[in-house]
Amino acid sequence: MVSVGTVPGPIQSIERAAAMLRLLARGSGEYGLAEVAASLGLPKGTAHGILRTLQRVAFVEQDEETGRYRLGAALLHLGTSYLDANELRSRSLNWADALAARSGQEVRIGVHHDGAVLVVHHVFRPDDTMQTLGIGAMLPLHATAFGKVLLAYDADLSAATRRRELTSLTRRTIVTPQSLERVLTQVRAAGWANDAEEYLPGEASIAAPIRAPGGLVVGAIGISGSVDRICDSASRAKPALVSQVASAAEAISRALSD
Amino acid sequence: MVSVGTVPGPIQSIERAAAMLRLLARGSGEYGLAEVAASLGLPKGTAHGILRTLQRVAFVEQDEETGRYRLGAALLHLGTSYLDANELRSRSLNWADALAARSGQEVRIGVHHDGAVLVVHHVFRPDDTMQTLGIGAMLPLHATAFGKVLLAYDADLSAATRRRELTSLTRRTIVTPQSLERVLTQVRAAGWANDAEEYLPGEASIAAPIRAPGGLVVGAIGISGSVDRICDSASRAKPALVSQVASAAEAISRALSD
DNA sequence: CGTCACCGTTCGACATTGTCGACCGCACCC
DNA sequence: GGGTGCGGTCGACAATGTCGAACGGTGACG
Repeated sequence: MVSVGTVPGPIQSIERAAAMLRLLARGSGEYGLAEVAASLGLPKGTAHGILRTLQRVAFVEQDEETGRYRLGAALLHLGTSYLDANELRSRSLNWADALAARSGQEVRIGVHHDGAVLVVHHVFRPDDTMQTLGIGAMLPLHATAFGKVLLAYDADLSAATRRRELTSLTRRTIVTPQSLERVLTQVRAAGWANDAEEYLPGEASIAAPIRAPGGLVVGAIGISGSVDRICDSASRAKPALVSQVASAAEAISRALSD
Repeated sequence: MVSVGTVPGPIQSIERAAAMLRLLARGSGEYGLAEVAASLGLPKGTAHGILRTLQRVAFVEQDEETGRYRLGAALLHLGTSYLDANELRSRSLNWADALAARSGQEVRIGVHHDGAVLVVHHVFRPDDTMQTLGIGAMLPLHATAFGKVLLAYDADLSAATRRRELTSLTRRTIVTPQSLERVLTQVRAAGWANDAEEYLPGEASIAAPIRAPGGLVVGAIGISGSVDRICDSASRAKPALVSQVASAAEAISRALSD
């Protein structure tokens, strides 16, 4: 955005660099210079200058054989440092472990980031099955219990989400703004949210809000597992599990007040 | 670096932004504007412009109450995306899980990044004890088995490390360049490295090199645990464990050739 | 209660830098 | 052999990022 003289707006080259990193975080994760330039609507010379600098600070790496670019190692350290400094997460660790032990399910904690749920903590199911690390994953708002909790207590986010097209992920995904609003009303009444095969077939979740002092919802904690373990035969969340999740959320909320 | 006309060097504002993010990854993880400016030798107006832009792209957050800055949520997603695209890690996952099951110890995979070992994969010990996620952590090169492996097969890195002061972390840490060089010669001869209470008191590790096609060492895989489980009474690595680590490293190296 | 110091923030002049078109060598394909 | 598209370089110059000066706010101190 340009006007007479410089408007004290954002620094263009930093915004472009950030857009480049976000691009490289998508899809195959590996792009040629021409693809990066085309995707961002930049001349190749411009894109190359930015990539060269990002490479120099290790935010980007270039494959020596193919010349294609991908995200660099420095970002892992920064991402982890963000986690380490995340107070919500650090104050939730013990409660999350306890919830996993008690419920026998995997536990995650998520916050709102960029129109999705960003997982900031993940405790594996307490069994020997092979599991993949969920930290850093982005989950859809409308199709997960975590997302419904965040939507229920954020009017702006909720309005923005309803304006956007709700993607159908399974045959049970909520895809109309009206249905979503009805469900969010129920979430606010109940104080917790559930999803049953709306995000992944065969899988269900229960989540509850984590509140900062003053009541603002800053995140959600929840459990996930196979639908027959989380829900009864009518796809309703099992009351015992709901109670455990709600207790953990309340305990974390109290911990944030100290 | 400035000369007549613009030298096709790095873009200053992107380098400054990266330095700012690295600063925020250190220490308390939270800095005021004046501290950031002072730390990087920049005028406050300059630092503010960069922080405002980093905040706008969610790479930085500002505490509403104190006005202090910290790393932002977008970095977690980028860090995780780097991991997801990391071929060394994706090809190592199964072998790492198998090594943890077989050895009964925690397993990590590390690569060289910015003069340290960056942990790109971590499998918890197969037991119920509370453990903290090691992915993204930076480990010292001279005081860990992982680091010694990386140093042993990288002459430039080794020379650079010996020029730097070797920090004493425990009373067993190697602190002279001569001792380090002697140890690295042994590592090359043996094909694996060991540390015994050189990094953390009471803890030991064994690591072996992961090689890309052509033989270049691109990472190290290793186990860690209490020193009495990893070593015999003379602080020597137990041969059965060494064999397991070496086998896993060789298997991963072969997987990288496919 | 008034003063002081330092904070984060804003603004605009202007010097410097980042932009980007033109061109390059290379690799691949027909 | 010619055509196409790649990553990359270079330098003119327009646009931007820099940064000094000033601001209001806040907390500490006497």
